[in-house]
Amino acid sequence: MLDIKLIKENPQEVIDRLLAKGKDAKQEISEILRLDGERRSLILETDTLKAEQNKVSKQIPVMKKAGEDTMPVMTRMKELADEIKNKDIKLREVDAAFREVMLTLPNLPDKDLAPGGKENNQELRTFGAPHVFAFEPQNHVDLCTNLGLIDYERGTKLSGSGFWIYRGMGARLEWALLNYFIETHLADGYELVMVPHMLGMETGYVSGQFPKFKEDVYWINTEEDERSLFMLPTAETALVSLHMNEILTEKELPRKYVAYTPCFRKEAGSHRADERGMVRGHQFNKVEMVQYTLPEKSDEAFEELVGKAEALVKGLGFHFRTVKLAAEDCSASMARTYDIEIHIPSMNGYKEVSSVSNARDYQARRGAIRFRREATGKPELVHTLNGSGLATSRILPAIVEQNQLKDGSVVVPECLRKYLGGIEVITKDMKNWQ
RNA sequence: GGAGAAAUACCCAAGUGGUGAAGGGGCUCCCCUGCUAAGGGAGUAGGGCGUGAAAGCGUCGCGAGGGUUCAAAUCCCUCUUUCUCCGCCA
Repeated sequence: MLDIKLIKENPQEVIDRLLAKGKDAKQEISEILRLDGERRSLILETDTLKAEQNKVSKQIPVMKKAGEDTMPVMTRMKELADEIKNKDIKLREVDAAFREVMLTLPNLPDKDLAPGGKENNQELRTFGAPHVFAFEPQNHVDLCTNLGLIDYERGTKLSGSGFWIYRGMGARLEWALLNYFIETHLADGYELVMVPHMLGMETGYVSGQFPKFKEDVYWINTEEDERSLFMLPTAETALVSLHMNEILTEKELPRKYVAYTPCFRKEAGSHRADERGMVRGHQFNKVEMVQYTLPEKSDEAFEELVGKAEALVKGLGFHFRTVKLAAEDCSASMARTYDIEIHIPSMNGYKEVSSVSNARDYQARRGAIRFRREATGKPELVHTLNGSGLATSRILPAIVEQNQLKDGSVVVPECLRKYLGGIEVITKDMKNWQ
């Protein structure tokens, strides 16, 4: 959510900056200003009436004690009560409408971002070079099937398209990745958190996925009276909501969290021919990093998160590039995002394995996540940041494709071997199912 | 899933319709004392919103949301959480 003060003081700046993000918010802004004005005048009116009500209310017992006639006062009080009730109803409506529009506005992009979409993304740095094969490389779907790492057919049998099953060495490799990531984060001082995989509605609003992506998650309860829960689309949703409606102390910032969860997404209509296999499914595994920081420290934290994600990919020995997203390519909640992309030979291109973002105070304002500034004693909004560290389901295809040998076996990245009992190469003989 | 009890500030806790939400502990400051302990005194209800240049003023806050009433911590309804008991269960 954006700061209403900024919108009031400088609506044109807000409109201009949102335009860089591809959002023409002229209409919303004028609607917000109108509703805000209406809201404030209603508050002023009701508060004035309530002040009178309170004042008179205190006199009533005094008058009664003195044996005075309270009838005339009572009549006035009844009027006041009715008037307050009506105005309160109106106020509630206006307030709800105001909030609704506010919630739909995306975050302002940082000023240094290139405007426009993907085509303006800027490559910041690369590491290593694309893998060159002395033979015709296979794609990860064939490799995983032949090696018995992934059971696509039975995944579909169990749950339909967009689901797969990790089996044998595949499951162990995926598990090894999770171990490698989590151990690294622990060494960096992050707290490991295991969160519920089903979340309440509010969490989606705090992280900014709702109202826009309400249709893109899986809902558990759809009946009106039941509290609706949804399957989390990313652990960010849970971790960012962890401290909603809290006032943290300045000392406990920054808070650094990491969580592993499966992520559930409908991904309706987004399947493409070049995204076979495990690149886009309805369920995938991800380790997510989240930080809560002081506002003045969030840039620093952002660089830390980017550095951590890069280090993980480096550790696996991959060629990757780090890309600074143009304003329009950043998601709605985020002020800035860097993607880390690795090369997947069969897709003849780069695929995102980590996306690191700074939401600044956008999510904090939606979730009333604050800290008490020691110097002033006043609460202020924190900054929230998140980054994948990393999405394992995208990494496994990259490993098998980049590390494949001519005979279709796959070399295990060195940093994972200790989790796999020292196995260095995954071969066909290790397949233990048909 | 069923029955009962509870939720008031940092902690404990009083408060069953009416003028500032008691009291205690803790904490902060001050006094006394050569120092410590003890003692004495004062302060300690946050946060949101509105208004204002500011000081301030107003309003809403007793788990949350509704309602009854001129007036609600107090009465009614719904929900959440915690505890006790029962049932079911990996």
